[in-house]
Amino acid sequence: MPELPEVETVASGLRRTLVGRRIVTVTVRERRLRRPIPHDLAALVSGRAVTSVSRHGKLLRLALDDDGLELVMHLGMSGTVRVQDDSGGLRRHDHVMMALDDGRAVIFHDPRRFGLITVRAAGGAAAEPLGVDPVNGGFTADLLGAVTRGRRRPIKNLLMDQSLIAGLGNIYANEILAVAGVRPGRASGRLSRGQREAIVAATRDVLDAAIRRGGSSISDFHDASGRQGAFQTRFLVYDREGEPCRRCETSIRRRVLGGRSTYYCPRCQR
DNA sequence: CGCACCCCCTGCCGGC
DNA sequence: TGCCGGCAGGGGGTGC
Repeated sequence: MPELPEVETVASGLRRTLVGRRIVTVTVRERRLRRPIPHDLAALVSGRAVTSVSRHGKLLRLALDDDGLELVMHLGMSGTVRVQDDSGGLRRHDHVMMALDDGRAVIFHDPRRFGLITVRAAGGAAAEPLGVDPVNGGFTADLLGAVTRGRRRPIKNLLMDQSLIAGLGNIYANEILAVAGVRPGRASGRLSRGQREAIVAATRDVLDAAIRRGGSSISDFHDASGRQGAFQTRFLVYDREGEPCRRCETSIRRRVLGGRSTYYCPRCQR
């Protein structure tokens, strides 16, 4: 579910409700996520105030007090975060509950447990190096030229490589290439300059449009207030195998690339 | 270097 | 109905 636009949507909601609030208690009900939640997380976070909420790629970061500590969250495939008015009413797969000083509570929910919650020194060593964030700037045709030069891997796989560009997942990589008119299987190093420029422009346009609509809700993604996104109704190709291309009516094709379902219009994308 | 293939885990959907 | 396989927005590890 959560790619950059969805994480940005969650971050905006958390920013409004959380900045300036103090986290009073942290309850960990299930620590077996992608990596186990550290045993000292509750002790480190309890009693601290959230001073800012930021996002890099698909990572959510809550800065705590001003002493250089931050809470890091990743929503994995099925993670959601919600804010509710009290600290009761916990449901199945609600793994962490943070009670706030205004009586409300922030809840991390993740059925598949591919998500991540940890605490670390702010700006400190990330577990893995993250590439440029395509919304916060830095994703340019020059950069794309530099990271694709001499590479044979399919452009879609490269766009989804978090160590190069942080935040694109399977939905948006497919959609961006559809808007840019580029075949997902195209060898990265063989793109024309015009195609690289089209991909960079499409990335900005698709992500901006998705963020404006609160992301895409497949299954049950929602923002911190429980509202669903609306971008899924505008997909050009994702999950549209056999349906007509919205531009030329040609049947959308599906193939597997890097183990992930890949959709494209064989006529509009070259 | 970059792929295929395996794993992690739950839920849902379609076919039988 | 139920059971089973396949698939799903994530990432990581292995071996070729």
